[in-house]
Amino acid sequence: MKLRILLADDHQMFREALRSLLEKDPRLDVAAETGDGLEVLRLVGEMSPDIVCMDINMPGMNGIETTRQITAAWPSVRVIALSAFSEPQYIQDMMNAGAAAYVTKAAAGAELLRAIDAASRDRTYLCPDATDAVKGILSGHGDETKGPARIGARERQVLQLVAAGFTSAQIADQLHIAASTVEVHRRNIMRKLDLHSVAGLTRYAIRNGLVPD
Amino acid sequence: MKLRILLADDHQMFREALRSLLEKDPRLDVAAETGDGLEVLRLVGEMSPDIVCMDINMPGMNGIETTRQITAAWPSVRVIALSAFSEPQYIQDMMNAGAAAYVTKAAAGAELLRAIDAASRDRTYLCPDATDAVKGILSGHGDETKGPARIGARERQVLQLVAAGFTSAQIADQLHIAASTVEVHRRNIMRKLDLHSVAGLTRYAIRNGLVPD
DNA sequence: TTGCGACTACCCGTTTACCGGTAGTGACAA
DNA sequence: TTGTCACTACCGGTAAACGGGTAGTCGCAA
Repeated sequence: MKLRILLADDHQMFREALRSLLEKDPRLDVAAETGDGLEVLRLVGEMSPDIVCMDINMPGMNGIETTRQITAAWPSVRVIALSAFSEPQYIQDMMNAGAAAYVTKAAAGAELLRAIDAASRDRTYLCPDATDAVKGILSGHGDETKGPARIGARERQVLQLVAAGFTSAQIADQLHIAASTVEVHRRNIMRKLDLHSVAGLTRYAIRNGLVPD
Repeated sequence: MKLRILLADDHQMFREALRSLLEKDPRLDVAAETGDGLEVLRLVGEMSPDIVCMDINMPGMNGIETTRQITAAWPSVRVIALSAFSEPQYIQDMMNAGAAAYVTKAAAGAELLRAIDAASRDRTYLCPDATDAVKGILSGHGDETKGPARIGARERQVLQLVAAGFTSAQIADQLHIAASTVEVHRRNIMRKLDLHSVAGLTRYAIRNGLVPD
């Protein structure tokens, strides 16, 4: 019984190439591929793959939000994050979203096979690049998940508008609250996410699908 | 007589996958691969490949400069730009550097085969994404209103760092220029792109792949 | 040659972001 | 009931962004 794999990446050439690489392994079957986050959800519901190899950058819906929805709706599906980036924030976001493994594109193809093997056995796996990247985090503060769950509804609303490029005064106007209150929300968001600039907030918002990129 | 190909891309997994894809074609032989620009030059001199598939983002030396040096030193070697980006500026830079073809990673694998075929016959080739991207330039060269905003190399560098969350002072330090100069670049970028906030710059940078999202 | 544009650098000023406080309300759970 | 937390609002201060000006050097093209 082959493992049925769904490839999700916005680069068609990478999908085709990776399919060629994976299908050298007779245990694997690349059942489908797509470059759109929304289509990933449709395909997962349609064909119930065993494993989804998920990129973070995708049109329609980004890989983090897509992963969150897959693991919520189809808990038996294993998602392997396959990203060009090894920043701790992405790794953390992806694993919090329910991914079973994280492999960077800078890693060897063998790493992806290890991740697929681990995921198929209900185990988690991080490629060496990823483990190196999170080491600093783990040693620093061993606190709990600091995903989007800790962001309040109002804070999320403010974050959206900040990332959209509005000033505090403009946001206050749109939300019918005082500008000082907007800044409090912004500061609380920054404290919770350990970010310190509008650029960081914007990147976080885009990563988490709060604003269109 | 097989075409001997050198793969240059900073993602090992992509190189391995692409090698697997290309070697399905019996006319092609992936003779070597590397992820470092300087090593590309060494390998080209060492093994004289017929074709180099060249990414733009690489450590050591970026793909544009590497292409420039290859075509200057070994005019018989054909360089095919294989990039994630389809911005006219990159296409123009690569073709000016002497590339024989430009294919985006969003294109189909068949596009790369067409490019290899064209390059081996001393012809140039642009994949559909790339031709679409340059059309905007050609049609709108009566210019003004919303021209594709030609961002200079230094400005692009500053934009990357701004979007990464650095302050002007930090950027000045990294680029070894005055903070005031950094702010001039920032203002010029904002004027050219009609943006007015760090959030807008960050979103633009992410949209265009200048920084990881 | 002249002119243009990119890059460099500094001046000025205003606006906004950023980082500390304090404090009242309502909802909700221990 | 008490405690916690989100949301609301304000105060003050420093740092940075934002927008305008001037000006020198350099390479490149008309």
